[in-house]
Amino acid sequence: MAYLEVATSAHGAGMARVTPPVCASDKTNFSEFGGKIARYEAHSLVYYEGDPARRLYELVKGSVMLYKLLPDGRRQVVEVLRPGDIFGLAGGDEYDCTAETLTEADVQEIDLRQVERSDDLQRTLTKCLTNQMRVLHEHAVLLGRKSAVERVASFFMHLVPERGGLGCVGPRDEGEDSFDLQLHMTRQEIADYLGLTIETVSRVVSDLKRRGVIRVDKADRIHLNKVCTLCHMTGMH
Amino acid sequence: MAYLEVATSAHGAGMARVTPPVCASDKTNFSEFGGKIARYEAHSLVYYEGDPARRLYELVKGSVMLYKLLPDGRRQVVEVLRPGDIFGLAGGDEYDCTAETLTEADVQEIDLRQVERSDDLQRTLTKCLTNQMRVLHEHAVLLGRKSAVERVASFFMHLVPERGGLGCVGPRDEGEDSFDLQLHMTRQEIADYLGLTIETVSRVVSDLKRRGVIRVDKADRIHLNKVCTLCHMTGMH
DNA sequence: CGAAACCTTGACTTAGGTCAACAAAAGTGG
DNA sequence: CCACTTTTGTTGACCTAAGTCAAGGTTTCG
Repeated sequence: MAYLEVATSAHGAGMARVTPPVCASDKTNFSEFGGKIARYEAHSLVYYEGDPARRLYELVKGSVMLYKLLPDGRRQVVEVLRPGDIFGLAGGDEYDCTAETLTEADVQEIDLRQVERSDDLQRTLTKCLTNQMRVLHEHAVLLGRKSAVERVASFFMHLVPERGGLGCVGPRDEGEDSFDLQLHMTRQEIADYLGLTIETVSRVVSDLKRRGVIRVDKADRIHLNKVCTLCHMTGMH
Repeated sequence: MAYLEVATSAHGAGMARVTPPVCASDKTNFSEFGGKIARYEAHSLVYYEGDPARRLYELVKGSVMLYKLLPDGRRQVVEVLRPGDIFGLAGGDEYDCTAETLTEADVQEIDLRQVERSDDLQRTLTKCLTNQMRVLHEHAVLLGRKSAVERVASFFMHLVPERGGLGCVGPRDEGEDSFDLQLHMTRQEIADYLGLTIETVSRVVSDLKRRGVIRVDKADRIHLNKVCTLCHMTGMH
């Protein structure tokens, strides 16, 4: 694997800084296609909405969010990506969202022209896009139809492996029923993801704490005391 | 092109009835892959959320919506499809949404196993999925951050070619500034798409009428008197 | 024509937003 | 390591956009 200078955004805020890279997991989706890995610091911008779309990205390690802004400053975080997810496919010739790292992140980059050519890559993309689409569908339900408590509960449950939507096995009422989370998002970022305000997120979290469902070790670090109870609060069971 | 018996849903409601087919446009995405066209009546179900995913569909003519239900009956319409859009790619082995026609619709169907095999098809899929993903991103902004008026205005503007998001050229202040729409959706369907209630949709529409921005010829048929004014009400300009 | 489905409007309620004050962390520079 | 600023999070008081409930009007369809 080779390493790459990061794309300078059209807006040139210079927030995207690449630090010496680290060898990441070998079996990425792009590794066979000569993708280059760049390491981004936490809170750096990979690209801006409206930038000319030149590269396709795969998140290899860490966490990245995609968001859109309305002209008056309202923001909606449309996806929170996990390793294996791809981003940067715009459909047009501009990126439709801004991509910003939430944590330090390793990102594999590949030229869009190359994507056109490779059949294997296309196959991989279909799979990734289908999955991300399913997540977007579920998120639409959250944004359109769920209460504040249900949104926060769903958000937490999504961070519990095997639970919280998609392949969620539903609440169990025995055995191990606690879990430790690191959110890697500020209250503002969570609010913008869940379509709420910072204050509402804070209030819901405080309420869950008061009711003993969670313990807040740091704003960022949440211990779920009762995964089942929380699961029941998502509106999905 | 051959014609196909419609899949009987696992839930067997028998709403999906296939009527004698009509020859649709020749240049569909699937036509080269031996896809078979089925004609569905308005308000018939193509498949249910949870049905085993066997086929991939391309909407050739008419309109189809995809929706998800919460156990207590709340519904979110996650996509309203137009000709050229594909649906039925689940990512797992079950459909993640219910697909229901809004109008009489011609749908081209293709076995999922065949999709696996064809490189050309994969290429087509990537393109379609990318576009639909962009629409989903924009819809997330609507659901998470827009007011009721902005949602309805955005909804109407999306039905005006070249306007209302994506390649929207923004408000013009001269020339032809009116447009005729047929919604093909009930107030309930619109509400479930926009994350509102039936009453709120009705009130917003009445208000737009009162303000002279639109004329309501039939609940279903809306004449936009001032496309520019409406465009300004979407929150995007 | 009558029933059913759909739409509109009004009166009232409420979940979540807004505004404001403060508390707690996290950087920053000496 | 400690003041000091900045950023982030919490809480309370109040407000409002949109939801709920209810009644009545319209359209559609058998």
